[in-house]
Amino acid sequence: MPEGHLIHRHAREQHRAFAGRRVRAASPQGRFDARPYGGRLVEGVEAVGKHLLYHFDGGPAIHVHLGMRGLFLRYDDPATQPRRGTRLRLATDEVAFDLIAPSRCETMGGEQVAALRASLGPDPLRGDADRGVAVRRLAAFTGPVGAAVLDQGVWAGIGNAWRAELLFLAGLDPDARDVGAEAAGRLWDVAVRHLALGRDAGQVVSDPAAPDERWVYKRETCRRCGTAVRTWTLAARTAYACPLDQPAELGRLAR
DNA sequence: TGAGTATGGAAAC
DNA sequence: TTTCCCTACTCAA
Repeated sequence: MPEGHLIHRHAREQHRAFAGRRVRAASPQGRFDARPYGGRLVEGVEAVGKHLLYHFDGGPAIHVHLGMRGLFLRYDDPATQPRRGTRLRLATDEVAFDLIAPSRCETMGGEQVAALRASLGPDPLRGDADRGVAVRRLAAFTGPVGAAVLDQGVWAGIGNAWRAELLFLAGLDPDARDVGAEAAGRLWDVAVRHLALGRDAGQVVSDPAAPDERWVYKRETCRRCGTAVRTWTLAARTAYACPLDQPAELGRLAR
């Protein structure tokens, strides 16, 4: 379930495990040439939106994108045999992380890394995110706000579950257009706060008082008011919204 | 046990 | 618009 909050969680965990250390690197599956990275010193592991970057001393980075099905397995005994199909194993003497079924795992030089960063909008989980840029990009988007937040060039790291819950929390109809700077700022603040909770908890947290519950995502009825949740396709993914709590006309006035 | 679906995204048609 | 990622979960049979 890899939206941005989980990618940041992986980055933090693996940064702690690898930063400042030399790693063993292998691709049991054979689809990634890991040999150049064996014995290399890891400078750091970071997340940018849904992308992971492993930075090495004196060499290109590794770029990983989990896609929809990718996952990491952690082994506190690094002697554990990797499962077949492991794209990449990075290990120290203490721990191994195995990468399974990513949509991307590739070597990436400095110019490509810069291009990747430039292609992405502000990431609510990064300390260097610029709120003003985030508000301007969302407000400037021509199209429904529910498409804007999934566009990684507008904001980076939001996926379909967060789209549903964040727009609910901001009282915005996903179909609303031209929501304005005020609503954009409110939505950004909701994203910053809740994605951080989600990163720390390891799951989508849209109600801190009930971290396992959702307001509308994959629900039949709104958890707040009981109204039937509306579902439709928006930007090639299923949108979920409460017609009462996310009114079509009053989105910019809500709250 | 098998089918359908999914929290992404880009390449292939 | 469809397809592919050595996936996981849920539900039906």
